[in-house]
Amino acid sequence: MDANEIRPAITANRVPTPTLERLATYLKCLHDVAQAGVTTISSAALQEMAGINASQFRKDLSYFGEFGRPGVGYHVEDLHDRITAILHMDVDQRMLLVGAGNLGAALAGYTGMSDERLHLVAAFDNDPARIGRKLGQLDVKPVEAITAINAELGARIGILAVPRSAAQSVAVLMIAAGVRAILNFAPIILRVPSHVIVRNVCVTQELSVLCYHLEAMPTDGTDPQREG
Amino acid sequence: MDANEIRPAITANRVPTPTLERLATYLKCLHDVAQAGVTTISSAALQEMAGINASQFRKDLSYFGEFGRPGVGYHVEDLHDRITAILHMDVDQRMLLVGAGNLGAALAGYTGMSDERLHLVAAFDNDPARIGRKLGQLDVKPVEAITAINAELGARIGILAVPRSAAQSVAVLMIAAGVRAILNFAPIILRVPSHVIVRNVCVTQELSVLCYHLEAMPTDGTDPQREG
DNA sequence: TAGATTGTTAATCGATTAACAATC
DNA sequence: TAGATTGTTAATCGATTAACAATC
Repeated sequence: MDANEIRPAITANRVPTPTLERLATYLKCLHDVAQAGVTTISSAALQEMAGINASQFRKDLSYFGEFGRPGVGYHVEDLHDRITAILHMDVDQRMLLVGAGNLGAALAGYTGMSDERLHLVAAFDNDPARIGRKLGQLDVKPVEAITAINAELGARIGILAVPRSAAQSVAVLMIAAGVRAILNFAPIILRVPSHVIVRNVCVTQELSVLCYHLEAMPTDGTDPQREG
Repeated sequence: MDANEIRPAITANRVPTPTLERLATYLKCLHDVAQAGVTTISSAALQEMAGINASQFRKDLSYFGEFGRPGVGYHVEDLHDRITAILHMDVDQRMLLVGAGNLGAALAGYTGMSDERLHLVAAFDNDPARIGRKLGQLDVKPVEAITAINAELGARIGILAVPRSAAQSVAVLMIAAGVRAILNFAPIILRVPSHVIVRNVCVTQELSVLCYHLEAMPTDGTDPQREG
């Protein structure tokens, strides 16, 4: 079981997790294609663009209904909007951030979020030196206040950007405050109740996979010191 | 095909990508367990800890050799070191960073990296306002200088932390400079030659999967406003 | 209409898990 | 030795891909 895998009991309609992950990739593609002024795209053209098998694309969509017209293809903008709706990214989503360090600042400054109707509505830290500072528009609050503050805000998504040593205890606080979905940047396996969903982002993991493949790769003739 | 999937032609010995990804998870577990003073662990105990099936753990390891002793289990520290070596995280790995914004600063400040023998050896940007500034220990250099600078450094790993609009062209520069593995934070599907490996980190994708499951989740009786 | 392309079923492929002989 | 636990094979499960009738 992958650390990012959602257990069957939680998912309602059994849409495979890889399918859900690919939906975001399709959005990226459709965005690019739309910017290039294209209004209609076939699954074959998308395969060419995104490197994702045309059958897989159609199969992925089939979990959610019908989206294209035989002989024609998919209306780019329409499909974009419908996938956005499937992911519930068409409605405002409030998020809490705990950890106002470098990573927290980067996340707070990430414009992609407001584009996508994802709104950071509060930021917390337990370091007195950081409490009271501004993180983007937000005042950094003490993490002890999270329950009281989220009673007002009602955010159900929490972003965990604290050091590994604090991650588990902060997760407990988040959940007590009403958070039901956690995006975890700490390199630790969080223990959470079954009604809470966790996704992990682990830079070190990504880099280790790259390192593995790098060494496994055949050293081709090209001298990496020179321009290829 | 997942955007993070490595095509069969590239991988040498056909270790499944999910297996490689789990190796980093095992390292996290072993780290935690070692800190708790435990010296030996069984696959069953690890299943309990990490929520990863004991058979899967043993199977994953079997791609690389024998690591445990029947009737006893695995020596925590030894296994940690051997997995580290498998991932080539036991040797120094040099990395270039392009994009000295908030995210770049967060990555440069990420201590996990030096712990893991991953060394950021140069940072670049194309914004004159950022060039010349310090990012941690590093001076931010103009991205045009990447080939000349990496001729000295010989880094093969590149971290791409620039806006989507610049990502593809910067990837081309990185590859020309000798980069063979890219960690991409931009929400775009990079087109790279087959000898270059890409892994994508997409915060919006992670959040969209969380949003999907959040809405799909049965609204349990508990009032999220109160402490659970 | 003929050509193109969908949505979906069936076939393939690969990953996960269970079972168990080997072994400490 | 008896009990525990590995490494590995076989069975299961699920995801990917190919094929094709339906349809624009």
